[in-house]
Amino acid sequence: MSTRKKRSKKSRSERPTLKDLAEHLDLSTATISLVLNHSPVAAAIPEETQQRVFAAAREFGYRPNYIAVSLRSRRTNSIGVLVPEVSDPWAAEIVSGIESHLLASDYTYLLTSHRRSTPKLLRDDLELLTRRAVDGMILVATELHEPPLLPTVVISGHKRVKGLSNVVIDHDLAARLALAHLKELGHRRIALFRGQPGSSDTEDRSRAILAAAASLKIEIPPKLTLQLSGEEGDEVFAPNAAYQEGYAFGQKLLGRRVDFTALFAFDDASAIGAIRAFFDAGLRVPEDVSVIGFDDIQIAAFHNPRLTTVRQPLREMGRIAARVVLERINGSERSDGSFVVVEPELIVRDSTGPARGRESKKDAR
Amino acid sequence: MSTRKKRSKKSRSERPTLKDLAEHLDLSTATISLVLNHSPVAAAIPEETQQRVFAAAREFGYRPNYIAVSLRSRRTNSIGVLVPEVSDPWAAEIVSGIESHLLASDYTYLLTSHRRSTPKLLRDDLELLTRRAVDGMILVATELHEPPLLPTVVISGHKRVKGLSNVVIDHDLAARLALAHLKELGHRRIALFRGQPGSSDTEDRSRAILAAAASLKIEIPPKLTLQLSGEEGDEVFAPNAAYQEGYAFGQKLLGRRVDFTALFAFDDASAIGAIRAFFDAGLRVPEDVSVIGFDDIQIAAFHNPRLTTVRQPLREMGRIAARVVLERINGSERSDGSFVVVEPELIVRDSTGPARGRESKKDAR
DNA sequence: CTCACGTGCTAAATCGTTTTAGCGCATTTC
DNA sequence: GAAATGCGCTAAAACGATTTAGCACGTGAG
Repeated sequence: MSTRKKRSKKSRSERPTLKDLAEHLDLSTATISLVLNHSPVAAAIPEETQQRVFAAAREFGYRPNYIAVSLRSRRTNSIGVLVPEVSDPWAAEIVSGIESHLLASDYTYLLTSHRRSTPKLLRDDLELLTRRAVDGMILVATELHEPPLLPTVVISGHKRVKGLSNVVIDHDLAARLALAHLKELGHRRIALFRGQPGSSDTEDRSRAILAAAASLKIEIPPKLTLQLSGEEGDEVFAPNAAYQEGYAFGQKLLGRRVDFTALFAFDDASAIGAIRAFFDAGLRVPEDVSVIGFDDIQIAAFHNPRLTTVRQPLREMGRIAARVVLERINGSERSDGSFVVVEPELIVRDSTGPARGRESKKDAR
Repeated sequence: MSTRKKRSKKSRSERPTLKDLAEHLDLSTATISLVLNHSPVAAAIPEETQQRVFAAAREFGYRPNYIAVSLRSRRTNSIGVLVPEVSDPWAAEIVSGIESHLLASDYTYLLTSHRRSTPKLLRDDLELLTRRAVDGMILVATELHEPPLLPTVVISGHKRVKGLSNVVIDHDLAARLALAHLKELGHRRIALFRGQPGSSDTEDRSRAILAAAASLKIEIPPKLTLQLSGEEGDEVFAPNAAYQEGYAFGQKLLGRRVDFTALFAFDDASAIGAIRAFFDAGLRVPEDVSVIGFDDIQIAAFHNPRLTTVRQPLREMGRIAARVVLERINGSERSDGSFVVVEPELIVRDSTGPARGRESKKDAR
């Protein structure tokens, strides 16, 4: 019985509290807290006492209770992160970037996926994070229509909303890079996948692409423009359906029986799905159809054919968003409502090639 | 000035507290808390008062402060989730499964990646989560060597540690399925990628595969067995290096100049990387080499060639782990130290085919 | 008339910190 | 000798909820 460790009263393996230390050292909790936090007030406390405090804290393995600290300080050192779907490789890379910056800054994050649900459910997600008392939020490819209550950064949003910081790619440059590349290869009639209606990149990117096409005199006819999952129109977003969707729309595109020599997909996932659909229809990529993606997710360099794509620095964008949201939380108010624009980069690999001679595509099988 | 909303004192948009409600209703905070939480004690409180309380709560948009509740109740309704790397598609699918169950149960989760760091740093990760006062933990492919302090579930661990629940695949069945398939196709000399030394699946899976090979009379010679990143030996884990590693080891395998007709990769990512290495060396898959993966991550069905693989129900495993950890937290103590074994499934696609005739591989280019 | 019980609440402790105001004593300053 | 200053600390009030013990009043029973 008496062979028990010290602190006989609370025999269970509960972590020691300030009060425990205080009793043991015969000091008040105030003193200990002051010393441990290196408060300026503690300057008046003699070195010897301070050492006693530190020694006891070490001996007892004292760790301040995070919840109590949060209650007092009204900060949780946590950020809410909302993505369309965690298992989407595109989102996962952004999250990885967010994570690396946050953890290095002693913040944690709560992750939730809205699965591209209705605006109403989106509000529930925000509400959830707010209730959990996050200090700020990062929204990935998610539109917000009113000013946020907390410091918030949107990655790949496009609406200018008051009080919202943004991290976006330069869509105009991206469009020009991709289309100039295709034009140089001789492509003139190009099919286009627009993004899902719920995805906030959709509008900006499409607009930029059509503008660039016009200025480069490249045709992107409406009959060759498909809106991913827009036309089927149901709201349920099966997790990880990105490739599947590209596949379905690749088939749909072929079904239109309108000639094209290249496809500018909305992202790498839909590009890869479409390539599979083309293969299954007996078409070769890039010999019969060139395909260019967007994002440069990890698989792009290993797919077969290796995917030509417009690279977004996803991890970097995540890191930037994390940095900005922390800046806003910690008072450098300047970044309010700012736009950080990152540069895309054209990565030419094997899924694009010279346009085949005219009129040989239909039933190349 | 007087046109301000009600609650004139705290003019800022702070959320109302119980005290605010109490003042407004001229009741004590105790009463309101009792009513709002449908405490049995509140049975004595007349219907009319209760209605007043509910009405006021609704009108003020009252939400209990999560931090305060947590401090009092000593629960945070949050789970710590530790994965090797968020952006690994394999981990991301598991996380997606975990998430769907947790959010549906009104729990949130803190996600951290250990990036396959040293055991020492792993302790830091656990320490971080513990400090953040999670109610339980889910460890993905991460070995724990001592009994955990909190309810903990490991996915794809293999050590039997007291107090730890486990969700694992039936490795023996998995090995038999894969090797029987290869044998049927005529493969007799098979190369093998073992997992990274830090990955807890490595040992069990290798053992199962060698056992199955022996019983099926298939040769897996040491010269054809490579341990991913084990031999290079550095500890730093570049985010998302999974494909890259498969590529490097695919090259390494070819460099050994030992004949083989099939590769059993450690996972789909390393399979895809190796396929690319084979292509780059002028080999065709499956005509020259068959490749079988493990996991069935989303890309597997869309890769070219479509990947034959041993499917793990990743999302399901995540959901199970979440369910088990919540059960343990909420007192159904039975699941302590349990093993949940899930079944693998062989998915035959296009990356495996009949073994080519003997002695034609070397420099098939 | 006294006691018991039911009704409708509330006071106060508690969770574990942080932080401000200030106490009691000793020493220095003029 | 009085006033000021410095030293080394602490009391106590927050932060915002939950929960136990019990108060005050009214009614009915014996």
